[in-house]
Amino acid sequence: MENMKENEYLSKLNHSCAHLMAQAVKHIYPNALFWVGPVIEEGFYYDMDLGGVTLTEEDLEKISKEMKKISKDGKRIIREEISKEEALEKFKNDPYKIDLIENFKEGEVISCYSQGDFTDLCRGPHVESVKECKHFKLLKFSGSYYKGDPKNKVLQRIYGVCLPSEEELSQYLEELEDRKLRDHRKIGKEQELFMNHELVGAGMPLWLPNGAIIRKELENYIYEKEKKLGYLHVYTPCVGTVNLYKTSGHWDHYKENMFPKMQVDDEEFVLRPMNCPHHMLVYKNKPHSYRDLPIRIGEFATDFRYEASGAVKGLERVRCMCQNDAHLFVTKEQIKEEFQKVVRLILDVYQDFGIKNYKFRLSLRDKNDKEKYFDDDEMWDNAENKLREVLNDLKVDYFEAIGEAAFYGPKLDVEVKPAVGPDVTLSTCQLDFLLPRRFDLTYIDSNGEKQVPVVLHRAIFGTFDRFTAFLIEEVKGIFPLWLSPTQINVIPVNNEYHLEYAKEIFDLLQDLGYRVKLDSREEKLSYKMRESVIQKIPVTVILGQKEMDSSSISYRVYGSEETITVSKEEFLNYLKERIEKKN
RNA sequence: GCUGGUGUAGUUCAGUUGGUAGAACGCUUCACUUGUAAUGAAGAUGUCGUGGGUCCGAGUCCUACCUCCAGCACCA
Repeated sequence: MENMKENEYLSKLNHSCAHLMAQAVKHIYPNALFWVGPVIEEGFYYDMDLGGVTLTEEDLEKISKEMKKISKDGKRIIREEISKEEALEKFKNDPYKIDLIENFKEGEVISCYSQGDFTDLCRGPHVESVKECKHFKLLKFSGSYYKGDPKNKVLQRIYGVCLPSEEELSQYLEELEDRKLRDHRKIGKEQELFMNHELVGAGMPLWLPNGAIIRKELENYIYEKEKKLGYLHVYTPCVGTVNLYKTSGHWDHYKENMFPKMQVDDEEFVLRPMNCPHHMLVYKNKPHSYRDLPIRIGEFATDFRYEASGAVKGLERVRCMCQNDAHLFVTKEQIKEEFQKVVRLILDVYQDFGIKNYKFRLSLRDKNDKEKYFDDDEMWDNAENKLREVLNDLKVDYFEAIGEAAFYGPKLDVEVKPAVGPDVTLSTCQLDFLLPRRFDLTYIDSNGEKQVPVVLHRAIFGTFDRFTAFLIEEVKGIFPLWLSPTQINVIPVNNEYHLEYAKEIFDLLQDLGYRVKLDSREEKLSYKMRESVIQKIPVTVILGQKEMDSSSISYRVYGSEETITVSKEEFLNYLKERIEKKN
């Protein structure tokens, strides 16, 4: 999908269209004031103060119509440069513009762009004339906080997109519609993967049998991977005392995002939002020698986070989730190697799943924000450099994000784009010098001295919930054979004559551990075939007289129109191979 | 949490100015006995999100709460 921000012309076009929209809004709401109207990946938006007016669908159409009119009129877009003083004078009745202008340094040149009766403060650049902004669509509208601060008033924001031709626009809009079709919430319902119920609560998904199969396969898969890498898996409780989180420091930094505490007798408990404190105690259960390190404690751990009601979304953002979590306890010298192994594991797993659209984000602290981040510049610089080194060594592409670190340390996050909505973090690996200190963790080094280990927090799938959500959208509901809830559908051509043979094959496959269905309903073959395809079952087996006589198997693979007839052995080999190749 | 929208059968959705609910698919039954994307006929669908209120009468109007949706903010 085209990224408007990365293409110079599209970027100019969309930004100019934002101005065009502002002009149209000004015509309809003469008192409207404008904040900012940037270009984004999907097009543009403009934040506006309409003096208490909240927009409706009809208003959008009205604005759209006015925009067409102005565009047709074809006024040229003219740039004008003025001084800060002139700008302050020109926009003296507009507090939003004053706010923007005051951020300019003294003597800096400020530019304005005019088109007909509309002038806006703007850095530019713009297209030549409003005539070029002809093929646009206003997509959606909503509120947004002035300057992104919830304490401020809510401005009206309209999103739109503009393209050079009507064909490109309609193709773009079609792509947007297509994305909605693979929304995991839609597919999850269609394929009965998960459900929600208001009696259980928002953000508390119930995994249905089909979804549970996928999750179990994911658990088995990553468990085997981790086992081979020397991880030790544990089970720990989903609750902890408030004191546990006071010890870890989470209570001060994270309380707002936890479910409220429960009073039981004289103790206060909370549902755990993360597993690090529990795993710290697992480490602390006995003394450790440097020879024992690294120690890798893994767990498929259920956590609870009180996510804002407006944030919950399908399986992607939930209040009850299961992390594919692990904590690696390492010496300072082992940081690099262990971090590297984690990054390799991430790459390995993504390859197995054929995931290609992701970005590595190196999340760093904001040096000026001493409140959000644990204050120890030396520790931070050291940690951040180590992570950067590994990424450079492995030659992976990444971008750096200031202010995205955890309060205890920098991290590497893997960001992916869902079908609908903003990017989310899938995998994460976080470096932590703080927690081991808070829990007073030690190991004995080769000189017999006590040392504090370093902890790497890491989650490859992130949570099973979010990973499944992503996977559903990635494969568009067409799962590879090894993950598919139903793997094989066996259809006898005629129940009267072929059901017995079909049952024999069904039993054979089920005994071998395949998830297989026998469709023995009294329906036409074409009817059953249709359902098999609609249900996206990877392999459909058709058994009739021909197959019975030659003791063979005919099958059709999802996505193909072709029927292949082979011996039983060949068929079993085919299945085995596909499972091994994970396709 | 904020701004706005939304909620009707298992699913997708109709339901005019208030007069106790409809379609399609699915489901059930019967007939048909079938070789690769829909055989035909008949039948049953339901506390119209929940609680209050207005009214002779509420799916429809008012109100509170909840779910879900789009953004915003949040995301250790």
